[in-house]
Amino acid sequence: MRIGELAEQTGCQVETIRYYERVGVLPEPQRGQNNYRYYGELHRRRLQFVRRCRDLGFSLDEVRTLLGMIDGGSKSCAEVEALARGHIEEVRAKLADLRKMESRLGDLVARCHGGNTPDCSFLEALFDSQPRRQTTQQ
Amino acid sequence: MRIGELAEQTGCQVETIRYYERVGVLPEPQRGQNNYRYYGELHRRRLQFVRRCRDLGFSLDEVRTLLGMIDGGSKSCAEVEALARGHIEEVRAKLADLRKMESRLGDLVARCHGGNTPDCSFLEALFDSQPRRQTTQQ
DNA sequence: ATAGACCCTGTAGTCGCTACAGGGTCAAGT
DNA sequence: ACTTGACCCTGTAGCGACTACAGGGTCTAT
Repeated sequence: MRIGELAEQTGCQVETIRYYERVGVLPEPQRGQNNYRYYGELHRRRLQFVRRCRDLGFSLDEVRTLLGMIDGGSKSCAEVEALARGHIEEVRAKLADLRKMESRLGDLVARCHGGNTPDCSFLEALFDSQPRRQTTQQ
Repeated sequence: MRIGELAEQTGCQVETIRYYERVGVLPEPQRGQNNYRYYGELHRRRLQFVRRCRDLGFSLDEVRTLLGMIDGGSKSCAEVEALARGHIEEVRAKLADLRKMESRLGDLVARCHGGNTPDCSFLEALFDSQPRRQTTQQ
């Protein structure tokens, strides 16, 4: 199949497929006399693997490592598991960061009185380092 | 104060400060005869505001908008609140994505038997589109 | 013969920094 | 007076993972 069909089947953009080839996560396919790329089932499976890894948040570098394990024959479960567990830790760290953001943002927005007044406690809270100021203390 | 001191006081790198100036979230400071940048309190407060916004996940574009509201006098609470609420929605969407990732990753890693065997159900699950295969059905 | 859909390469843009290279300035010490 | 070292300057290129062209070639149908 040509690149357009592969793109359609995998939900990936044509440019992305060419990009993946360039950075070495997809092998170079056969070319026709017209210089078009022609792909087979193996390419489709591999691209889908890459997409799934990406959806799980793995970096292309990690994907390359996973593919290397597969191709190199050394796809020992233990190695893969270690990589995956490391990745889960990163995801959890990001989750923790985002949760903090969300709660802080929630606090700040809760202060909004919603009016059209020219002062805004949201902005003030971000400007002043110490939460209570002179005017507040009075 | 010079850029190095400002950097130290705000926990921001020198290059980042110059970058913020270039992209228009920090105003150009006065220059000395030596062409050094010299900053005052207002700069420090503004930079700190930018940093806090960034820590809350606002993009530099959103920060520019917030600063525009402040400077333009139209810092009506309602506008700011709308921007902030929109941002919270983005954060929540990212949180939902990451939670899905985490749970999916957890499921996949749970299948790992931890051994050093050359087959790995983690990888197989990512390769095969349909969760149950011939071998599994038997 | 031509229109339109597809394909090709190569390059530049995105975001938010970060990291140089290659130079200037300034204060302290010798 | 000279040197050392810390600081400052500009300008450019790099990161990751794409995305978006420009400027061309190819194929199929009419």
